[in-house]
Amino acid sequence: MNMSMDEMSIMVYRLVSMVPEGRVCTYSDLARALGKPKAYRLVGKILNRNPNPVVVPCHRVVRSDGRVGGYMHGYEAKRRLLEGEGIRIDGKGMIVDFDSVRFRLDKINR
DNA sequence: CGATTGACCGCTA
DNA sequence: TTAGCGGCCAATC
Repeated sequence: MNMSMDEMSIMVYRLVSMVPEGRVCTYSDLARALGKPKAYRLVGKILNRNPNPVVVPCHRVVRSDGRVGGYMHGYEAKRRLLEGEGIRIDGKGMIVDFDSVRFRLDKINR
C-alpha cells in the first residue's frame, strides 16, 4: 500500500497521543503500527515537523535500543520532559528499566 | 531523472 | 561491548 506523508502523519499523531504519561514507545513500533515496519526513519521525519506539541507528546517516542533519541527542541529538553514524568535516564542517554516503561502499541486496536 | 536526506534499526566484526 | 555500515521510505534537491 502506498501512503502519503499526510496519511502517515495522521496515523502517527493518533498513535503517539495514546501513549500515557510516564511511558514511551519507539519509532519502530510506530512504523509497525502503520503497516510499514521499515519506515521508521520516516516516522522521525514526521515528528520533526511537530504537529501540535500540546496534544501530541512526541517526546515519548524513543529509539528501540533504549536510548532517548532526537528531539526537535534538543536532547536536553526531551530528557527533562521524560524525567518530569518519572522516567529515569542514565548518563549515556539510556532509559532505565526501558522494558517496563515501554508502552506496547500492538495492544491497541484501531 | 538520480542523489540525498532524516528525531532510525539491526546485523556484523 | 561498542562502532560501523547498509538499508528502508517518501520527499526534496
